[in-house]
Amino acid sequence: MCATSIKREMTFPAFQQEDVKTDISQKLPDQQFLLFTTKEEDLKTAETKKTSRIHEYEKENTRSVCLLEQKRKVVSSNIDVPPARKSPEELDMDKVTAAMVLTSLSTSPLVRSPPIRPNESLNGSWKEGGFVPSSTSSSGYWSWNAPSDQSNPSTPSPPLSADSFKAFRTPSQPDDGIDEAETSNLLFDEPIPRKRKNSMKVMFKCLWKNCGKVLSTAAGIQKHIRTIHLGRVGESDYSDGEEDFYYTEIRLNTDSVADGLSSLSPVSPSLASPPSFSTQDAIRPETSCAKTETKLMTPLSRSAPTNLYLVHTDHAYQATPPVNIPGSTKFTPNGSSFSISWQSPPVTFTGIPVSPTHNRPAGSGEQKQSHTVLSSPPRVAFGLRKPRGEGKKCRKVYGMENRDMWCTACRWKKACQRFID
DNA sequence: CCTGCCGGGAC
DNA sequence: GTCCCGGCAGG
Repeated sequence: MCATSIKREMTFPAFQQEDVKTDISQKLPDQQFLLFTTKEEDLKTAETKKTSRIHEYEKENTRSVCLLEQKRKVVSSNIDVPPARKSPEELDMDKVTAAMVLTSLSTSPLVRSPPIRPNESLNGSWKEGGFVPSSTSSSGYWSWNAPSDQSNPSTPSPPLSADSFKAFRTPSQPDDGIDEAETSNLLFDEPIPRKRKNSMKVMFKCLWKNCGKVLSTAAGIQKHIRTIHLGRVGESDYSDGEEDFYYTEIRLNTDSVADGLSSLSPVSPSLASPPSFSTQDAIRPETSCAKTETKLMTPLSRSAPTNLYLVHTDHAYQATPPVNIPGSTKFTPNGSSFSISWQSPPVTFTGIPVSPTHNRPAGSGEQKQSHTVLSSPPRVAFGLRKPRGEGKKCRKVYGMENRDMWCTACRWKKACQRFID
């Protein structure tokens, strides 16, 4: 036993001289013991073996470091930390952090406010949301934010940012993300987010008097008007655009479609297509006719409901005489603006008088039908104050002193019946 | 201002 | 329906 211990003491320094780590030497007690009991040539062999074991261990250690390094890389790709600055002691912490990030991302997909802009992110790590660490795809959780979809990673400055949208908004608008996107769509003619589009349904309502038919397609309503109201049965395919004036586009919120359909009035406040004569919808651009109407609107028409019939000026004065209208007419002093009582509430028509024909017998006058006319089917006929007779009348002929010789009309200050022009 | 006549009120 | 008149517009 003594000899053995001596030889052992002699052997250990030899290992230390080879600059082998202590823990390695401690790992080989059996081999060392074996070395004591072998011959000198065996000792050499054993030493070679040990060296190879050491190399093997070092290799294994290196591999383990490599594994750790790889894990760290994966983690750093998710949490965006410069790899070079990480010390090995922080690797475990990174793993924990990465796990937390991944858990957070997988449970809450709607991350709306990343602290950095897409083009500022490092290697796109954040933008990719950690799901596809090395991908260059531009699809990430940004897709929930409509305007941000526009931003192309390759573009230094996206053409439209959320801030640029807000610049166009009025202060009264609610700060709602959905409305913001919709506003941008209105302003820039972009597709409306599907989510909102589905909630609005566009219908087309016939404005023909006492009709109010609602169809889902413009072609359908046009055909309806052509065939039913305009009597163009044989030319149902042909459209000269006149039907456009007899229907309007209405937008229905599908959340309340039932209510909207059941309570549709001849002109809904939600009318949405020119030429519409609703003056309530100030958002929509108006046609020139509508502008004129609004501009010259009298208090009467302003207070009237929206069931209006807009008549173009060059049409209103070339129709049947007012005496044939089954309603009452009221002419204003200047004769260029008058209201009419029909089945609908009073409406004000404005325009510049043209050559009047209302003094002719009913039906003899030409009834020019303008395409810019909006009227109810019973062709409203209007008269204009007839031109004063050129010839002499009773008053002029007989004089004021012979008033009893006048014709009755003249005595009554009506149109002379004796000396008719 | 004169004249023609519309709209409307009174009866 | 008859009678009358205020008031507008053209000349």
